Amino acid sequence: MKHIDQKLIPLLKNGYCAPKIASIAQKLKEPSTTIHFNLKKLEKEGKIKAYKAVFDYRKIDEGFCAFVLLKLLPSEYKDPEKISMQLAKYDEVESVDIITGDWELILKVRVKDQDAYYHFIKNVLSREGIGKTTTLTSLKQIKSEFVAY
Amino acid sequence: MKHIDQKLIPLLKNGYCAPKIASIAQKLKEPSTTIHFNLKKLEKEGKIKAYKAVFDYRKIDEGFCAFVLLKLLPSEYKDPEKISMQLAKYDEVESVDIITGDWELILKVRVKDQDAYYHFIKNVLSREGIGKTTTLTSLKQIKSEFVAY
DNA sequence: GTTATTATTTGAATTTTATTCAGTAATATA
DNA sequence: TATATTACTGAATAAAATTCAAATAATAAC
Repeated sequence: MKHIDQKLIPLLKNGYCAPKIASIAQKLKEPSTTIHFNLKKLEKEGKIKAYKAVFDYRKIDEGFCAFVLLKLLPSEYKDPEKISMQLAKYDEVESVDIITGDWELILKVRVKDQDAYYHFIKNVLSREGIGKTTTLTSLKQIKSEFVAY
Repeated sequence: MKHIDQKLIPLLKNGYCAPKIASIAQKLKEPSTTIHFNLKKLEKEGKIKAYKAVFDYRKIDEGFCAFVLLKLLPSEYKDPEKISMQLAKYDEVESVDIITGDWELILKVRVKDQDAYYHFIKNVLSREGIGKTTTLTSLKQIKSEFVAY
């Protein structure tokens, strides 16, 4: 047993997939070469960023999901993108947005459980110019990444 | 001109893709049949829900993104899943989560522009047992669906 | 409107890839 | 240890993607 599962998941999380040209061609009733041409164009224009898998996160040991609302320290006000890009590097972080309103940033975070989340908060969100954080824990995901559960 | 682009995007948004077994096999230095076997297993177990494309939403006329915090009316308190599943049906809705804290639900919504968002709020979020809504407009997306910009 | 230029579409041939299946190895069970 | 179950893998086959040249359609230039 080689535990290939655990090597596949990180690869499929942000790539190593491709469009099924033949299926699309059949669905749209167009020649597959036409579909191929149009897909390459979309990719070249940068409209398509990646092909990836969507998981049932409960089943792959990433059942804990939370939205984190962040207030930045005044020192970071002038350049919120810098800290955002640092946070974006973490695999646990599904999304980072700079937002309007009472907070400056919202993160979507996925980890194994509450313990792992505490660890993440403690190590990542305590440093780097972050002021107050408000966590909205997801009790149940009804839809994620456009895919319904 | 057949405007195939606009037919491809909705298809690729939640399917019509597949893992690149040969590339994965090369990356992990395993036989492609072994990768094939393990992928089928992950799919059968329901751990993989879909293979899909991730877009640069600014480039495909879906540049407006917002998080919506929802308070439900007391009548919906007993069954927040019902209304969540109704909201999940909309293509504009990337995610729906039932959460802890001062709100009951959080949505991630993608539309063309502020006008389209107003239209969405007006038509979808005014009815169906929803009390107060708070919108957090995304000024800039740094990372989305695990893919960095 | 006509022509030139560019972009898009498409079929046929080729290359690459996924899939099937039978057999082997590894692990778990009795 | 014997037996059953699960996981892995190579060889053959089937299916798909890609390349390329040519045709068509759209757009720009005159």
